[in-house]
Amino acid sequence: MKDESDKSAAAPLIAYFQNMLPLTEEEVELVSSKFQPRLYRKRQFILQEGDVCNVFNFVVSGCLRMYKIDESGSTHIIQFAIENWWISDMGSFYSMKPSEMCIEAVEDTTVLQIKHDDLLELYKKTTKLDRLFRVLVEKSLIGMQQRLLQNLSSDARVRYETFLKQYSTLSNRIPNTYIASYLGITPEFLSKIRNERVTRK
Amino acid sequence: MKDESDKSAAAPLIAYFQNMLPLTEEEVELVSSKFQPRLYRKRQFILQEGDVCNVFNFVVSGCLRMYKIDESGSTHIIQFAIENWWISDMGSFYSMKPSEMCIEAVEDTTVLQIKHDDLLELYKKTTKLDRLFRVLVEKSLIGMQQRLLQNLSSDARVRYETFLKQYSTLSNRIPNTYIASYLGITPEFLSKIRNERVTRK
DNA sequence: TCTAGATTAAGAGTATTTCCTAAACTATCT
DNA sequence: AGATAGTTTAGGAAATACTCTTAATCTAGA
Repeated sequence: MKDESDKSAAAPLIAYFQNMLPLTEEEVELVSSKFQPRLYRKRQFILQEGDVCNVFNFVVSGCLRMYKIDESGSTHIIQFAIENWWISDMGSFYSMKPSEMCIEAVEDTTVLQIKHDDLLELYKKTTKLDRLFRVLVEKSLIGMQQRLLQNLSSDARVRYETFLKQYSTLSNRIPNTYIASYLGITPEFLSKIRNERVTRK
Repeated sequence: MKDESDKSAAAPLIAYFQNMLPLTEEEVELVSSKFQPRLYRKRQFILQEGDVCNVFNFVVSGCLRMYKIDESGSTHIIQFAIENWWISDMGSFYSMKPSEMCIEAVEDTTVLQIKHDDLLELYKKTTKLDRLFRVLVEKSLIGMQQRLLQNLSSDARVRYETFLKQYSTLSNRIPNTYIASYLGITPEFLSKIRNERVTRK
């Protein structure tokens, strides 16, 4: 009974994987058994600064943000994760050292989580998982590189435009303070940019 | 004869892999046969803007830089690659679309290259390669995330200090103009920062 | 309904950084 | 060895991109 509900809970993840690479019946079983569904309410923490990030998260629905608070107290959002995105502090996850980051629910969010050791076990049991994770980490890396390039070469106005295009579904779901923190500017300045945009048109 | 010289050329790469994950005799053979050594002279291009990045590069010795030239003509260095680092425009490599980036030799540099199709073949033949590449892409991603965080939260002075720590071997091997471009500032401003550092001590 | 947080606004201020010019130095090429 | 091109340092003026502060309005949660 419990087994079956778990399996159906993992359906979005299985669909996501099948779309990349067909899985056998056993692999579906295996993956379904290791990923645990979990609901986080808005503002709940998936990871808190100082803790080891010992799970890898796949977002089924909702939205998470990963950020760091610097010495002067301002927060910097590194990544949002919405439906079908992965999020975790990989540095902490693989080194098993305490994280400097927080991961927090922006909305009520359902994730499928796998523990560090269980993931290693999966890697051992079926190398298909190595491939799947290779591909998805590659995708993350490509995205991260794009973002870095943006930050190096564009001012806040351009970065905001890009954000709106890239996260069109997200931009009216989350507070502007978060967007400001993602772009690396103050909320007040973002407000000015937004005002400019409106009056220009 | 040719075979044997190739095999020994791939030795640094094999050592690198063995250090992550033991390889069988056949796997060593296989990998050695697919990676081609190549020497680039200082200022030669490994990848030019507009071309598809169809090789993955492992740096045996020397130094490469990957950068983009923006609309206003300024260059932004995304990554340096020295001994035992990987470099390629993964976006272009996997999508087979023309790259917006350049990869160029900063010094005379020896690389071991694998062509796109050969890498896919390796992935097919031995899933150990999936794992090896998963791990090395993970490392790249962690590094990239660190860098992004730096750029979001620190000014040029701090970024320069971090660069010096992180790339201590590199900082006196390459022109300061490159470092400036990596940090996202003008060479003149970098010179000012350097001057400040000296007089402060 | 109350309270806290989010958004907009507006003006002053500042720091970081660029731009320009120029001179000194260094490496490269013939 | 000498010429040439690129690199580094320097200094001052200037711009811009952004922050800080205050405050009023609006919004959403308890």
